[in-house]
Amino acid sequence: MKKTTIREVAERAGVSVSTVSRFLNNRPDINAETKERIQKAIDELKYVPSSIARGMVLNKTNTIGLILPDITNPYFSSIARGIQHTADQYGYSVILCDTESNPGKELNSIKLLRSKRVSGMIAALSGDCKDELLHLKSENFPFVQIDRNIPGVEVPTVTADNLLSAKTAVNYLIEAGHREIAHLAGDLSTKTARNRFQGFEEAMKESGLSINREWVLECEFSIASGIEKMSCILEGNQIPTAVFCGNDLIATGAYQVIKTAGLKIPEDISIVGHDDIELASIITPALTTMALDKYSMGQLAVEALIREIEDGVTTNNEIILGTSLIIRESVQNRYK
Amino acid sequence: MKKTTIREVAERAGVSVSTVSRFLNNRPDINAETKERIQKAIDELKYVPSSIARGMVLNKTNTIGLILPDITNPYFSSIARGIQHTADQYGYSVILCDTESNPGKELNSIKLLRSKRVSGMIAALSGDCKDELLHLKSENFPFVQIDRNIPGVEVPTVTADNLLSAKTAVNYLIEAGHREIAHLAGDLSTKTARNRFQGFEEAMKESGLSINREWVLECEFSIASGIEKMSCILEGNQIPTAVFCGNDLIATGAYQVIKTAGLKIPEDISIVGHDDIELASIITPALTTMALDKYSMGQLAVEALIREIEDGVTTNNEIILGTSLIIRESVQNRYK
DNA sequence: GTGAAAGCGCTAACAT
DNA sequence: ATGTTAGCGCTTTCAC
Repeated sequence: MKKTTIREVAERAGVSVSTVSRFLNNRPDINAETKERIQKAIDELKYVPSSIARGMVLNKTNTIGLILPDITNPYFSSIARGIQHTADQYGYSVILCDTESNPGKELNSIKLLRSKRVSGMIAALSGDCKDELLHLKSENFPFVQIDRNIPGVEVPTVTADNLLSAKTAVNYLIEAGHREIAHLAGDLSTKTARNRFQGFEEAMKESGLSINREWVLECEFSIASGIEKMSCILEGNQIPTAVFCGNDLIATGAYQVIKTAGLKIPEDISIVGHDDIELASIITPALTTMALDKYSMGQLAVEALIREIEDGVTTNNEIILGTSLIIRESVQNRYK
Repeated sequence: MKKTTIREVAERAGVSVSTVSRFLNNRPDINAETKERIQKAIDELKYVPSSIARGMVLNKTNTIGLILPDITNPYFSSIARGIQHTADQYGYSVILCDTESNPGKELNSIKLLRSKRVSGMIAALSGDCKDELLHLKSENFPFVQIDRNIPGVEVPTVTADNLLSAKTAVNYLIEAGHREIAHLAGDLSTKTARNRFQGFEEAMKESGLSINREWVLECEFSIASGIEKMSCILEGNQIPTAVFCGNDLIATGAYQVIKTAGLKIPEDISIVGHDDIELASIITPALTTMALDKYSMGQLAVEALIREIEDGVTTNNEIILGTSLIIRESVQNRYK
């Protein structure tokens, strides 16, 4: 497993390492036939330059660290794909850290990535890594947050316009004649979930509707959690006519228990989700939800990060993606 | 963004770099108070050792390269999660390459990962990278294939027992009284799809059933492709009573067109999938499928790879995971 | 157009 | 118990 080095190439080609180096970085001033000899040596030796040795001297690794709570969550895997492809286009590779939303793992990941000397990081953090982020910021370490942002840390952020998006969703329900609306919120330790919750509250308030506190439950962003909390709602003595879910996974969980309870969607209960993951159009009835371009979120994050890296200055730009209401079959119009 | 080096730590602590290095690698022979001084310097400087400089001299990066066709495919994201977690436990990080099944990108990824001097690679390849793999093998480069294997390349492989699994699935259909069975095969450039197809054929043959060639269609492993090919089947003049799908995504696509056509599952057409992704239990009716422990596949792959890396010899162990039939609601027993 | 030498941040003998 | 030195594979002055 011994790797060929630039030195062996140089010897075989009968030139010095610096000439080979020049060749590798296609500098102009090399004799044509020297070039050929070097190329020949490279081919014969199947030489692949070590980008880590290169990074060592250039002090850049062209690697970006990606910290995600759960790569199996389709929302994040779509973002990851956008990130990987975009990074690739710009000549960067990505190291993936999956933290299971565990704050300890998040901190470890940050440390790990620093030791790997990544050029920058993109993260969706759950725990309170504020001190750590502040420190990175103070070092001018390129960092961008995605999906959620930790308040008080001024680094670029790519998020959805969650407040407006949630309002749009809830208003749609209200316009369809719903008054008794529940909210299965996401993990409220995330800004994303808090914003969506706030959008729910504002929409209700602005329409003069009262919020039944027993119908506002916090979930994790998962199917299992949606199942658990929707069950709580169905066990209550009153049942809402509609529920706005913190994301499509939660909505999917809600579907399960509603169906199991012998209730019909949307006749008995209407549901609106958020994110428009592939699942949304597949479950029955197809889920009405707020679409969010996850791939773009990843792409924009990489582009923002690379700007930080290459400009050498850190900013605190906020990129906010719009969402759009996708009307499918899970909401009943009560006026009809 | 200038990083603190071991040298600055040494100066601040008033010792030599080698002492700091010893401290970092917790060698036993250091004076207790020297230790304290070093720790203090490290804390004050917020020093994080460069694992790339370290890797440079030790000639090991503790990084593994992961090459996958599509991280948004839940099958692969589950595998990726198993890989990431296991690698993490063993002190390795993972660089992710998403190739979109594009052979060119696969080759590029291999080259990239070599230049990054990863300790080893885990890959699910689509194209014909045989020459490349043979070369890696000749260099004793640690490599393990997952999900599918390229014939003729003797590297460790972690796959499912796809042939047996497919036979089990098809036999289940046959025992339920089905005779006219279609197969929506996966991408036949993969060994996985070929084995499942072969399992289908064998099961049919062993039961003395004939295969209608118009009912054997090749798909990509995606919902969209399942939609397309299932449509072809429904457009034929005869319709099968059951279809065995190459994976759950294809099955999900089939669901869509069957429902759209006004047909009922399983009354009109029974469906069996493969892999048991989360989706399988969520679609209506819940999909009967062959369960495969994807997380374990990732875990086993990492463990096999680390064995290669640490033993310094490459083997060609084949790890074959069993599958199990999960009976849900998508198959009708025609005898009842 | 090409080579020699220094140095990126670290570890590992070899000294003391 | 600690310091000195060489060197990992590369790029980059600075010579010639």
